Amino acid sequence: MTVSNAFSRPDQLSPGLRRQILAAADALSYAGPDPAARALARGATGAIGVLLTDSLTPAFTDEVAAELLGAIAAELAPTGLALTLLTSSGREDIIPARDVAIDGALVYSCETDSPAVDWLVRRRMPLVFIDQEPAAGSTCINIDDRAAARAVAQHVVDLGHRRIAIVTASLVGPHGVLADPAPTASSYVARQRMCGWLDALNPVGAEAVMIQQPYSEFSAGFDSARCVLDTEDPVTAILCLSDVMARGVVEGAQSLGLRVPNDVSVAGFDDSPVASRMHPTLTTVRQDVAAKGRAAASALIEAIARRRDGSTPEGEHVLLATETVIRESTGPVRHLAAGRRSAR
Amino acid sequence: MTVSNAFSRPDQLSPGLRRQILAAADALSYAGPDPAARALARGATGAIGVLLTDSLTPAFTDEVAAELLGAIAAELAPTGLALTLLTSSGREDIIPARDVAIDGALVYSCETDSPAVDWLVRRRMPLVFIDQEPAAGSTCINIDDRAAARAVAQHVVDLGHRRIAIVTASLVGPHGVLADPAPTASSYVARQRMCGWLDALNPVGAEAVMIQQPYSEFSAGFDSARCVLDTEDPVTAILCLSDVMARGVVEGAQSLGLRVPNDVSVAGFDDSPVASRMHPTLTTVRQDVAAKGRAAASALIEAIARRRDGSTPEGEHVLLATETVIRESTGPVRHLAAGRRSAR
DNA sequence: AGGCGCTACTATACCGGTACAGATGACAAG
DNA sequence: CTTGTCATCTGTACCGGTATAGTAGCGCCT
Repeated sequence: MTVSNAFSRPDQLSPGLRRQILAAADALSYAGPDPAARALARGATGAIGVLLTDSLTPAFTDEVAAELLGAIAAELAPTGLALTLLTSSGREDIIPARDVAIDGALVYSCETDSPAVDWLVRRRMPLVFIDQEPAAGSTCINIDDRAAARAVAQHVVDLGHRRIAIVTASLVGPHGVLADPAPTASSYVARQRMCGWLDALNPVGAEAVMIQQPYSEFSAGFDSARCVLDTEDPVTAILCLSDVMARGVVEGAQSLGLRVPNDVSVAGFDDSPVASRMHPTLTTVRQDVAAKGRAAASALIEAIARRRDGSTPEGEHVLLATETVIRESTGPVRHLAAGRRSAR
Repeated sequence: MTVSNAFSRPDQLSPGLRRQILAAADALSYAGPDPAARALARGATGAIGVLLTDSLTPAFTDEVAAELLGAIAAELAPTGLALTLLTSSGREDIIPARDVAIDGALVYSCETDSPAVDWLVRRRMPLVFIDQEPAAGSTCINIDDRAAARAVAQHVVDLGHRRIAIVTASLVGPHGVLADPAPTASSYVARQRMCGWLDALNPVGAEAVMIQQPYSEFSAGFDSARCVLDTEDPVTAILCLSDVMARGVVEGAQSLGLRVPNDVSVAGFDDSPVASRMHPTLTTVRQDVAAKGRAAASALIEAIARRRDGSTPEGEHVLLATETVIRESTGPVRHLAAGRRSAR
């Protein structure tokens, strides 16, 4: 016990004895308390988890996810908590969400019914959900995806567009052009945004061409654009689930010899760095991803602290602000000049 | 014990009893073995650490680091090991490298004498060093930074350049233009590359203007370029520690009204995505960062397995291949036209 | 002198599992 | 009927710490 105190609670013994113990430890090359044993005895591990549904690679590749994780890490730094990346994939017999010791977890943009989420819930650990369907009793950090999508779609509608493609992504479910534009995406955020876009299109009777891709990536946008633009009856505007898909759409359109926004307007979502880097600059919905990360991290830290004091684990639903950012990629609808269909 | 077996070793009991136990556990809402207790009893945690010296944010922001981490994560996925991000910063009393339970760790691009590294070493856990000074007995994954730097510098020398700036980065040590071009950077990689560049410049008597910045980032390159180009006697080529700094250098030069490579040649390092994305495309040194990550991860996995069997922890030094990639940003030296100094 | 409060140190009882050896019982072989 | 073997199940002893409630020693006040 005195050794334990020497390492973990210096105020509990005299400096002399402490020095003596530390010296002896050094001589025996004892590296200090074993973290696993300490975690068991104290009931705290010093690490919090982040659950990301599929492979971890997109967490680093995708600019939006990277910014979120960076902000979380920054918020965590002063607390000394480490960040453990959990995946739901992997083997049957090893499920990080069930088997790794953590004090709490952030759940980011997972399928709602993911087994990994179930495990975390079953473990009754403090959780904060980011971009997930808000459930009663749990702490959730979201933006008003539906209203934000409605606003950017309204901007496009106001420019006169009446035949509009919507490019979304969902790991499961049908892919390609959807016959029925009902929102069926597997992620809550994607469903909400689809609802929002339709909220603006439906009242004016604008036609929605819904394309669903498995992943939200450049090539998905590129292919989608070629699919809805290289026809007898092309759309005049395209709304995208993400900026990176929007960039794909823009380049796909350009590859057909079309100009953005003269021939087709394009809007993205998130206002990631790529939105202002590309040419033309992208009309999109700005959300403060870093603030979202900070809010989630601090909510989790607080929940863990509350858990320690044994207070009530009251859930809170936070909705962060968004803003429609109008840049160069959207413009007024232009009726087709005769013969333009020579493209491609 | 039987309960433990029911959860962890199904082959040790009859399916009937197992079902019964699992049902009872469910009724009592028992979520399965406590990971902390299991870690203590088994001596394995199911997580491995990655030590990144400073704040975690650059790990996500920097494209090279992100690619490395992504590759590590991908290599780890099939093993079911989680990835815990460790920082050396934080508080005095909580040091993740000492306090978080992990089975082994990767050390990436840290200051050699970082206390966090010391803690990991003291804990005698399996370690793999990436881009660190190779030490006997430890496993290290590196590229031949010195030879690679020499090669790209030789390319620039062969183009006729004789007055060349070197833009490097080091958290500690003097910043700005260094009077003495001796390599003093705090990171092993930076020191090696500086040696390599000088290896090519010195034999032909080329003059090196060494600029050291605290961080390897865009603005560092931008400022450095303006510093060595906006003078009576500008350099004709600039070698950079990283591609992102090189991009800063290019834009810094352009902001002075100079053209790359006509007025000044620029070379980077790493061949990160930005190198081929920028205009002009960047001459640089290609290294396969993903392969480096995979090699490190698999070496660590193997080391952990060996540790379990009690075999010898033999260290191995891996050197991965590099290749000089010549693109648009370097060109033959051009002697100044009279009156060009009107720039800026 | 006795009681009190304080600091410095220590004994005990867990934390929640797992490894391993042992116990039990059924069934086949001798 | 005894003995051996095997599949199941269980008892015991850790894993390496920490919280908590002590105990000892000592100066101080009445």
